[in-house]
This record gives sequence, structure tokens and C-alpha cells, in this order.
Amino acid sequence: MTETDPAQPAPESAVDATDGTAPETTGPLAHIAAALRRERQKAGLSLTELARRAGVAKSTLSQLESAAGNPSVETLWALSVALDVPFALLVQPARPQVQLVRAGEGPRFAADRADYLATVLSTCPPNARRDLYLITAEPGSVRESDPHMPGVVEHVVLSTGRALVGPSDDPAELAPGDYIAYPGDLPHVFEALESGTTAVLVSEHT
Amino acid sequence: MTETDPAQPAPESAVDATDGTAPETTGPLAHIAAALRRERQKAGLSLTELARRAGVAKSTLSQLESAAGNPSVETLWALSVALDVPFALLVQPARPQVQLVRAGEGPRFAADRADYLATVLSTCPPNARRDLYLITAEPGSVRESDPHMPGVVEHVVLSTGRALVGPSDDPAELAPGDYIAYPGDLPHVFEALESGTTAVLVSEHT
DNA sequence: TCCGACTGTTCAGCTTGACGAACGCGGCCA
DNA sequence: TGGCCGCGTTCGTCAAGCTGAACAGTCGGA
Repeated sequence: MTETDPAQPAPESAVDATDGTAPETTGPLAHIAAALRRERQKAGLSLTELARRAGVAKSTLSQLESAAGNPSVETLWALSVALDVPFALLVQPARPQVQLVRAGEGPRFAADRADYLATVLSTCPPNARRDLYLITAEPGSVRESDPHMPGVVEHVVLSTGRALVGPSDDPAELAPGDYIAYPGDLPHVFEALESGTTAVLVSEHT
Repeated sequence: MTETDPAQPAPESAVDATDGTAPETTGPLAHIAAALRRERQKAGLSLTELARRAGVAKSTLSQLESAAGNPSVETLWALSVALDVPFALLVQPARPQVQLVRAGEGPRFAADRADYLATVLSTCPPNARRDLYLITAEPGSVRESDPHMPGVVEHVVLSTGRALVGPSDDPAELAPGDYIAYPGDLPHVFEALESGTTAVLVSEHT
């Protein structure tokens, strides 16, 4: 691994929430070292103890925390399991930013029907696979979504109005404040039951 | 890596969305192989071409897609960059489920003030670091949050009412449907300006 | 004070992943 | 048909990760 070919057309997302890719390109090893040490002592484990639980040599762990080394996936995996933290947390650097989308603004997903409107609030930055939508729908319009990618989970919080939301075979009637989550890779539905129905939808690409 | 000590007190979250850890313990290598091949041909790249872009030997890539091998993080990282997919996608298996929380239900975060109420809708499963809250607040209550973990990003969509939300030094006044995201590791505020103000909050632990 | 158990570090060794070259295969064009 | 270029696979070689033991340093008790 001498160099990482920077020839990347950077097919960024539309809204360009933030650039999560650039800082990552520096390499994850430094971040791994820091995250590993941080998570370990957050869990109150000694280096020796963690190594024992994870089934790796403590020397290995020591080197990793010293940012000396390029661990194999299995090794890092074992550590993430022993630490009970998501694997990605050990690898992905973070990136903050402030972003504001006014009610009317934002790219809209023109629906097949005019009475269903989905506004993109935050499209997934490359390392945090989730989209945020604001849904506005009028009654009479049944929004039958075909299944998306496998592993997608959708979360819906109803803001105003009433709606029938969930898996097509067993949707739930939501009132303001109600919440439902369901696998997006199965057919699902969004049907407004009142005028002025709005909801927040989080689509999680896992 | 002979054994993975299963002695894990499983400090699960309250709501217990699903257990994402158990199925992962089988090992990520098989999933990596599948994901790698899938993402590659989804991108329309030949094995040779992807290897060239990522700067890894095509033999290595071939072995990885054959589930023969335990790649180093750098290698897998280079591939994830070349494929322009989040690193975690290559490693994490998915897990679906349906979950419903009614408006009044769900564990509540009793606030320091009685006029601010946060209901947990979906607390982060171990491999998808984000929490979903429903916020109910009354005017007069300024909710000054101290910074959380570094790398946390909060997303707020206002459902009803009006509120002042964002970084403490420069909050934004939100109307229904407005959206804002800001780094959660800086001091931030949530102040309702109207009675019956509700919002959806996504806390992303990165 | 000495002793033991603990922390995290460093050092030889074996193992293994990454590399490049050579291979067999299939499509294309002269 | 022969030649060529692309594909993905397999094979030795070398470097690097992982390991276990031996190492200095710290804390607590006898």
C-alpha cells in the first residue's frame, strides 16, 4: 500500500451535506489507534484484559493503540465485539457541520402523485448511510413503495395529521407523535388520512 | 483467533430494538466477500479495474471476493474508497425489524424542567449509531445541552410550533417543517417559542 | 522493605496477507 | 484461423501482522 490512487471523480451526493470522504483518505489507522484506546478505557478495561477477551495478543493491541500497525479485519472485529462497539466506530473518523433547510426549501422528490411530497433534508454522507426526509401528503393518495435495497430500515415519526404507515400487509395508523420502524426491503405504504399530514422519515441504509 | 469470549454482559439499550451483535459474531469475512463483489459489479467495474483504482493487487481482490483471506484494514479501506461506499457497508451485516411506539408511550427523558420532554423512539442498535427522539417543549424553557461525545451530529425537524434550535452561539428559529443539523459536541440549545412545540431529533453517534 | 500482581511495552518466531508474473479463458478483428 | 486484448484465476516470493515470552514500571499488602 504505497499510495492510494487519488483519481476519484468524487461522485458526491446532491445536497452535499458535508464531505466525509476527504478526511478519511488520510487513512484510518490513526483514528483506529485513538478510538481503540478511548473505547477501551471508557469500558474500564485494561489492555491485558481486553486482549484476553478479544482473543488477541496484548502485544498486538498495544501496537494498534500506538498507531503502529495495520490490523486485519478479523483482529479489529474481535476487538469491536469484545468492546461491544460497532465496528465502524473504530474506523470512521467523524465530521461535523451545521446545516439548515427551511420548510419550503430543499430538493423535492416529485412523487407520482402531486399530493405526496418528500423533501430531502439530509442525504447520506458516504459514511453515515441514512437519509432524512420530510413527508407532506394529502388523503386519498396511497403511496405504495416498492422494496428498496435489502437491509434498509425506515423510521417514520408522524408530525401532524393521521396516516397509515408500515408494511403493506400490516400497516399501522399513526397519530401525531407516533413512531414506527419497518424493513424497507419489503413492500410498504404511506397513506395520509387527514389533510395537511406531515411526517419525518429516516431511511437507514445500514 | 481461536475463540471469541462470549462473556459479554450485553449492556443493551433500553428499548432493545434488535440484537445486531449476535449474528455478526459469525465473522465478517463471508459478508465482506459478498459485499465486495456486489458493490463492484454494481459500480460496473471489472476486478482488474477496481484493483488498479484501489492500488491493490488484483490477486488480493480476487482472493477476497472468494472469501479466502482476512484483509488488512488498509486494503479494505482502499477498496471502500475506490468503490465510494462507506467502509462499514463492506463489513456490517444488516438486520431488519418492525417497531411501533405510540405518541404517549416510550421511555421518557425526564428533563431538568417539566416543560421539556424527550421520548426515546429508537435507541441505537450496536451497529447503527443513532438515536431517535420525539421532543415536546413549552415556551420559557431554554434547554441548554452540554456537549456530548465528540463526533455526534444532531438533526432536528420541527413538527409543530416554533423553536430556537442549534449551536448556542448561533441558533436558528425553526418553523414547522424546518430542519437543522449541527455538531452535538458543541454547546447547543432547544428553546420552544410557542406552546405545543414538538420536534423530531436524530442524534447520530457517528 | 520485600514480595506479588498488575500495568503496558518491546523483542524473536512463525504465520499469513499482499504482491507480481504467469496461466487459462473468452470475445473481437484482421 | 491466428493474433490480440480483456477478463479472473493460480502460483511462488517477500514483507508484515500476529503471537508468546521476557521486559521495565506501578500499586498494595505482609
